Amino acid sequence: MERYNFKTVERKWQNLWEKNNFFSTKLDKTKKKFYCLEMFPYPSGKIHMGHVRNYTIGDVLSRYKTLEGFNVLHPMGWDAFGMPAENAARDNNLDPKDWTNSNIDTMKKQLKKLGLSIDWDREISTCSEDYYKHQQTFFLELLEKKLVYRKENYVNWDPIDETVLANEQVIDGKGWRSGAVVERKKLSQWFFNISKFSQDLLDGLEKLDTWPNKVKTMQKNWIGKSFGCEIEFKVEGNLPVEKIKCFTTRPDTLFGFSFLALSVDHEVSKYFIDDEEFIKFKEECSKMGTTEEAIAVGEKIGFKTGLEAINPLKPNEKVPIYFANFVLMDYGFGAVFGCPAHDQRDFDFAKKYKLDIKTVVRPFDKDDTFKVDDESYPGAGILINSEFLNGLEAPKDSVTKTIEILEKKKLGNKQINYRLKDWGVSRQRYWGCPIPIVYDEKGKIHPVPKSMLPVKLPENIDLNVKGNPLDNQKSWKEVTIDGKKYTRETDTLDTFVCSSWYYLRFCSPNERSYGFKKEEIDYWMPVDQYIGGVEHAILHLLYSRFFTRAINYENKNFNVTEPFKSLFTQGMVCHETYKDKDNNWLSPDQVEKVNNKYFIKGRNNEIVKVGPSESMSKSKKNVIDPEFIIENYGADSVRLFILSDSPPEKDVQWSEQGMVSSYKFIQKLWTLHNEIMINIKKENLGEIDLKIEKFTNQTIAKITNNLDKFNYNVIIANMYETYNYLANYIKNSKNIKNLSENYKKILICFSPIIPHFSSECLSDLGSEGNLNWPKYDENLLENDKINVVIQINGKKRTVLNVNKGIEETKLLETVKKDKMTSKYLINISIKKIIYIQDRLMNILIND
RNA sequence: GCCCUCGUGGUGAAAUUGGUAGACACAAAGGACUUAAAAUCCUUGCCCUUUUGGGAGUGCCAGUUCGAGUCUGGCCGAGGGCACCA
Repeated sequence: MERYNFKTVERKWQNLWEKNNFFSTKLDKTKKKFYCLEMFPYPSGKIHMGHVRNYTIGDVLSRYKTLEGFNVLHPMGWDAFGMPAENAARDNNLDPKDWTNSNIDTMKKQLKKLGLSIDWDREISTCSEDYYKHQQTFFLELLEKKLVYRKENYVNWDPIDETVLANEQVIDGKGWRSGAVVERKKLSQWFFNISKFSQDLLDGLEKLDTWPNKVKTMQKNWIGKSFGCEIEFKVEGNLPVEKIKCFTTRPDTLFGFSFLALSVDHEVSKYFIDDEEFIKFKEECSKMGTTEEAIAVGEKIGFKTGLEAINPLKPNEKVPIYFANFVLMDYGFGAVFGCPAHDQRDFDFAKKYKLDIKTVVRPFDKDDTFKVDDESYPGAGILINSEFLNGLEAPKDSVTKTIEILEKKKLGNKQINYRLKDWGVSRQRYWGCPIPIVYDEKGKIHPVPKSMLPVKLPENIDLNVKGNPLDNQKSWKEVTIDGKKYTRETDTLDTFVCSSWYYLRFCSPNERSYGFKKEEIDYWMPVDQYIGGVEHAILHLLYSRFFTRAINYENKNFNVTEPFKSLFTQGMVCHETYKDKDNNWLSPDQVEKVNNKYFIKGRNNEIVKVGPSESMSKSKKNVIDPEFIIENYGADSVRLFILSDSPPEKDVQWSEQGMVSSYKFIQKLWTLHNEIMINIKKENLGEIDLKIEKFTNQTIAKITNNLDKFNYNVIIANMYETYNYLANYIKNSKNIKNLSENYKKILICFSPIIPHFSSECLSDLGSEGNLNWPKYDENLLENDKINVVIQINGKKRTVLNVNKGIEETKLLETVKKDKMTSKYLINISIKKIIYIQDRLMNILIND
């Protein structure tokens, strides 16, 4: 017998699949569809283990669904615009397009070596003109629907990448990619009106019952709905300000009102633009907002305006108005009414500026003399010191009641606020989708006529300039349309726009006239299973949910609102980290393990410091190159290992030993296969064996159920169990007539995980091409003899192997005779017997 | 600070949803084969007992139940998300 040669076998089947267009899919209304999509990769150079895991999970599902008879759409593409290309191109004096396309070539070859069942005819790349042309059309359509607008406002400016970031891209006050401390800058920007859909996006979450709760909660918090009231405060003082609006969720604490705080950008600030003290104060605020320390310490500072606000419920009471650093301009109205007793921020502020702290809510277990002392009391309770509101339960009844009173007196209005802000999509970058807009001499906005799309990116551009290279490209920037001179918009679109509709494009990737074909969308959408990393829980998934709504807004283009019916978020691939004595990171192939100690290879016993296992990253050098692993162990072994050790939604530890054992398992399966084949050749001489029939049934049932539940790690255990059983079975049984039919079913069950190996073995059996997922017979799932646990007073005493469906009295007889249990049943009375048929008998006795 | 998720052997993990805890694998120790090593195979895995057996045991403490890893309450610990959102 020859050793299993994964290289020739895997190459053979990959070539066959490609030659026969095995995975190419067409619209077929006679068949039920299944759209399986994994998040498409950024073509950064080479694939990494995260990709291997993500795409293996998707491939297992796709292959399984195909065998089940679904018409499966399983496409792949490239999220090809973005900064790394621009940076790499600048540093190496290349064209971003060439850099990107050569990475795509490399990665595509690598993905093919994994044996993925992808329909490569549908491959798309977001940086191709054919793709971004349609994106520009969508942009103009959204502009017509007034879902896109231009506005000057403060933006998050990344000084290293010299670009604008969306709020979602700012993490702890730093740029998500560059890590630079983000600055505030005023710029004219394009926005998508995502906040218009706040409520709809929130409501939509309710229906996504197969999304992880974690992701739904994150989106819910991000949308941040809060119910409250807007209140208008009358203002007195020596400035021409008559009133100021605030938003509050706690209008019921109005009797505890002791100051009013404004954002430094509030319109009242215009009266202070020449005030040097104020300018200094404002500078201090902007500095504080950006350093991490300030956020942590969060010291509240204020600037007195000299104005006073009147409490609408107590017209004789006036309180001071401040500018304060903790008030945000872009939430509510940039103004907050301060109630120090029941809000910790207001409390800190009041302490610092020695303002009144008036207690208006007491906890349920305190009396009306309760006074707030060292910290605010934001909890529930009963209203006190609040005149006609006294005695109401706060906030349960008091909020709505107060709003009613304020509305009646025309002092305020019920209001709902969302934290979700509009999506700023302008980027001052070259390598992105150009925004199809031009400006006339007066600066007026004109859409580029749709017949002139796409607005193509210029080629041979100088990337070695500060800021936006497109802005420096005069020949491109200046354009004549219908004899009139215009200048082009030089901002490009955030790359998250590209990934907000790629799942639609996959349905009709070759449609030239529009981004998709309605007929195809109506058949394929929604994505039945979307698979990707949890890091996209908010940004990408929320933008995509917005985009399907935006395209369908006003004129319905297709019948789907939620793009992703089910979502699965897979965990990361981790590896131990290594450092030398000078704390330089070491990669795993620089390290060797001898007697449980780690040393640097080739250096005289220099000990390696072993750090915790973390997700693989180039910066920590704890990466394993998938290509190297595939070369050495084969695609099937890698697929097997990457699924075997942990449930797919959890992080998995990469282990060399684990990888080797998966490889050996395939070898063992091959040995077994050859032994089985010898048997099968003689099977006509034998008889039908029910044991193998039953075992096969149980195996099919287990694997099918585990596939449906994404318990892929358990499927691998099922495969090992199957091997252990069959290896033993084949040793002890000869010439079984029904061996080949059962073995074939088992191989089909293995095939989603290890497709090359299974195909090879199936072809030995004479089965090729149209295979179907085996069905199992419920009646054959259990054996005639069954193990029943016998407990005495709840303690397990023995396990009896008895006939299935045995009656209670009969079983009790056996128990009374059994050597392990009889001793407990002599000279006692049985109080009660609990009998669960075919599973357990619990005998309660008096001690 | 608020929200979410999770605590099972030396390790990764299973457990038909309330019914044999630790399937399956990794690592370790001992053994077989071998001149030797590698590879392969077998055994062991907490406590008491020579064995047959018996006991404890799913982060901790209580509760419900004939029966709890699974349900309820409280505590402890870990991971993740959000964070001046009024």
